[in-house]
Formats: sequence, structure tokens, C-alpha cells
Amino acid sequence: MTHPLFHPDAEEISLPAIFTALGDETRLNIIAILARNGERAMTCGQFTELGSKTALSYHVAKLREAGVINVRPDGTKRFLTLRRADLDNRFPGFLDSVIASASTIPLPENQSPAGPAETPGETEWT
Amino acid sequence: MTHPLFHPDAEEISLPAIFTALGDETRLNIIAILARNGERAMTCGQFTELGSKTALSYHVAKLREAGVINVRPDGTKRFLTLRRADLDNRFPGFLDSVIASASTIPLPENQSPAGPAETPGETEWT
DNA sequence: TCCTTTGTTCAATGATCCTTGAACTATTGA
DNA sequence: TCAATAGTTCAAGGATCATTGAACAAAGGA
Repeated sequence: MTHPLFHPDAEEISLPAIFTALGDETRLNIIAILARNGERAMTCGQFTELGSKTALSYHVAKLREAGVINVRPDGTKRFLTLRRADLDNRFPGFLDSVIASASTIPLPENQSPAGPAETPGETEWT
Repeated sequence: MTHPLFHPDAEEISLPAIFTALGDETRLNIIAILARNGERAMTCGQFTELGSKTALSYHVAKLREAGVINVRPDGTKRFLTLRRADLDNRFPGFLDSVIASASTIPLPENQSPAGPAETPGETEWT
């Protein structure tokens, strides 16, 4: 990595940018799954059912550039987390209402709402 | 009008569609102004500072088709209102958080937050 | 009836979006 | 060192988007 991945500062996160980022089915699903997974970070590889490797890379970048998620490289993987604190601070109540609303929408595959991990040792923390 | 303006049923309103509709600066401004105006309906002509006549017609149609606003033709005018009840029913808390968040963003012109009408008799009710 | 007001529709244009496959980089484990 | 893993970058494609001006339609008032 020549320079670290760009993330907008908390105060630079704009509402239209968030809406644009969330206005895509794939990206909204990524957010919903991340939210269901609690505070645990997830890798891009855990979203393969949502699209191709290339498409996911594209969508994850969009979410990152909009300030919705944080992407932390670690080895060959990237760990994704919601920027909860930053979003709550800038737009109080917004993320919660989005997650609550998005949760009424069925996910494309068998995404269990944060039960015990099927493959122990795979979960990571921020 | 050959047939009345299309409005999606409340249960057909989708979150991605709302995000797509609100992911545009002009449309978000329309919503913010509508919200600031309380329950009063507004005409397209009251948004001229946000864009040309043609552009506004385009954006208002987008908001209507996404289920965010209701458009009621009356004479030569169209009266716009937020679909508060439908949105609150389908996505509780969502619209309020959007409006609260959008209200922290400055409006492009001197949009007073629902003070007394400068031109009495122009306000309308749903 | 004629003109004004209010807003729509159309065609054209340039910009942006999302997806794809192929090629590539970087890291890890054997 | 070699191969597998995880993800990025690039170019190309078609689709959708947002804006413009010109023409149009519908209703209302003089």
C-alpha cells in the first residue's frame, strides 16, 4: 500500500454521500449484514453471495469513501466495520433508524443474526 | 391529465429507492424545505432557487415515484407534501432522523424555518 | 377569446454508475 | 522458493442520471 486507505474525517461525512452510498441494493445489504454481526469486523470474503470479487471491491470502496465503513488492512485481508461512533456523532439516530429499517428487508441468503460463529476463531475485533 | 399521477402504495416503498431519491442535493433540499414548512403543502414554484423549471419537474417526479412525497394537482399547480404517515408506518423513525440530520445542513438560500407566510393566502393544507 | 401562469414532455448531451474478465499486487503458509 | 489466498486495478460495456432548451398542455383571469 503506497498510502493508507482514504477515509473521510467524521466532520466531512455528508448526508447526500451517505444516501448515494446506501442507494444500492448490494451496499445496503453489506451494511445490514455488518450491523447484524454486532461489533465484529468482517472481511470482503464474507460477502461473496452479494456479488463478484470485483464488484464487492468496488462497493466496499464506495462505502469507505462515503464514510459509512472503516476498512483496516491486515495481512491479505481487509476488516470492515461500521463507523458507528462517527455517524452517531454527526447524525444522531440516523444509523440506528437505517439499520432498523433495513432489517425489515430480507437478506439474499442465509445470514443468521449474529449467532455463534460456525467457524470458531474466524471472528475478529476492532 | 390522462391518468392521475403514479404514487407507489405505502407497502411498495423501498429503502434503496428512498436512498436513491435522497442521494441528490437538489432533492434532499426539497425534502428539507418541505419538512421545515410543517404540514403545509408547497408548489414547485416555491423551489425555483433550487434549479430550472425543467430540472425541478424531473426531481419532483423522482421523489414522487420513490414514495417520498405526494403530488396533488390543483388547477395549474401541483401541491407537494411529505408522505409522513406512510413513511413513518413503514420505516419508523427514519424520516425524522433524516429531517433532523438534513436540518444541520445549510440550505442554499434564505429559507426561513416556517415563520409567518410573507404572502398571506398562499399557504395550502392537505 | 386571448394571454398568463404553472408545469410537463421530448430529444440531446455529457457525466456517472455498475458489472465483467483479465491481469496484477501483496501476504501467508508449505 | 513456490503456490495459494485476498483483494485491487484496469479497460470496456451498457445503463442510468442530471441538465438544457424548445415545444407543448391545461387551467385561470382579463
